[in-house]
Amino acid sequence: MARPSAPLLSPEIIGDAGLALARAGKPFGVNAIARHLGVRPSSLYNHVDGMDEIVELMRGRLVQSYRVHPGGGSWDEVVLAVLRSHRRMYADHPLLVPLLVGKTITHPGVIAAYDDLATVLVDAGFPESEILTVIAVIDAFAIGFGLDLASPDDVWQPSEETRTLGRVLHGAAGGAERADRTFELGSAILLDSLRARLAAGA
Amino acid sequence: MARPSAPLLSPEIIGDAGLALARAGKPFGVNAIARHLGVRPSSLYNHVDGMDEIVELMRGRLVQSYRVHPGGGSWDEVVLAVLRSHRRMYADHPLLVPLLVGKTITHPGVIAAYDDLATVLVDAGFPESEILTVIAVIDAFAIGFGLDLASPDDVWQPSEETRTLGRVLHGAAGGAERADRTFELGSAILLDSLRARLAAGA
DNA sequence: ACCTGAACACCGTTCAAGT
DNA sequence: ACCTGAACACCGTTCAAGT
Repeated sequence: MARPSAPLLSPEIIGDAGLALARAGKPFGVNAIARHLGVRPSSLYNHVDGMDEIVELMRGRLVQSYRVHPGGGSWDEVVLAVLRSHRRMYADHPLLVPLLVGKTITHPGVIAAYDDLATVLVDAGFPESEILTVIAVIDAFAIGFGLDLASPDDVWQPSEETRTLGRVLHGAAGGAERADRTFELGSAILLDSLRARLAAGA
Repeated sequence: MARPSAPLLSPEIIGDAGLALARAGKPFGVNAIARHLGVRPSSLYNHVDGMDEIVELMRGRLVQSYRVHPGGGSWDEVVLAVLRSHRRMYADHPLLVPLLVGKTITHPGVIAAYDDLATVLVDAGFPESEILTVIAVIDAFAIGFGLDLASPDDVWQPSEETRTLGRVLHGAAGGAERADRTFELGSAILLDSLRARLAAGA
């Protein structure tokens, strides 16, 4: 069984396997992907240059599936939809965050998604000199709240006496409920401020 | 040279070595730390339970060195100082972010730092039921802006024609300058909103 | 063209041996 | 008590061998 009549692998299959493993919180390295696909690690190198390219493939598949298509909604509806979707994306794949954040974005699909957002903001009336800053703020929010959602149910576990933290922890909502409240507050803050900025500049 | 007259290692030495490597962007695993300290990997296990405990040690040393001590300043000055300091911390150690975020915080020094912040917010008049949410928002901001600062100079590199993104990228500030502007806008948004919330609730 | 198997340099961890 | 060396199961990657 040196060469199968039909190929067992492809870049898409490899990228999707890595993504499925990452989503399940499992290791998603070359060996793990090969095991998952019932194939030898060295087989992957017939389709892919190495782990770096696998990460690139995963990024492409990921952004495609979380992409927001602005469909005639108002600019603030689009921004909120992007915030929600990207927050979910980062929360579902927290282990990928450092890999995604540390690299220059060249993937055409990812560029197109950001181009959509930039276009919506310019059309809304934001000055061109501020677009990149606003987009970076939106990204920063989504990452921060995504990682917050992915964090453990009990973020703090004091072992000694505290002045305030222990008291406010007692009986407070934890887990997804607390994280959702945090996101609602944070996104309301961001959108209010952007609306005020737009009104002041117009 | 089986046993030296004075120990070569300690948890502090090991944690600091890991932190120094992480700050330099180098691998900071057991083997790398041992190499850096001129010792065999197995030697570390006389002082430390494994990689997990080393990460805990790194977290403790890290938060200690970036800790903000509220010294009689107003609550919003303290929040801004925490934002700045934590943003710098995450930006200086982006590879540590997933390790720090994914785990329940038990380290007494870290708990004490959050207790300080919680006390300042309660004293300022924020309702106790909102304290955790506000702290989580502050954390989310710091992480997002820290990773933004750590990201490459050119975040986007379009290879094909774009409607808007390419135009606003052209001649825009990049790197630390853009990241600093993003942070100034984001932190101003957050503080304005918190002040408004406080005024409305009082 | 595409999968395999052996090989290499790595990684984290365990444990008996030495002082 | 504390460092070493050998050993183990892992990891990513290369490459000749097979069809």
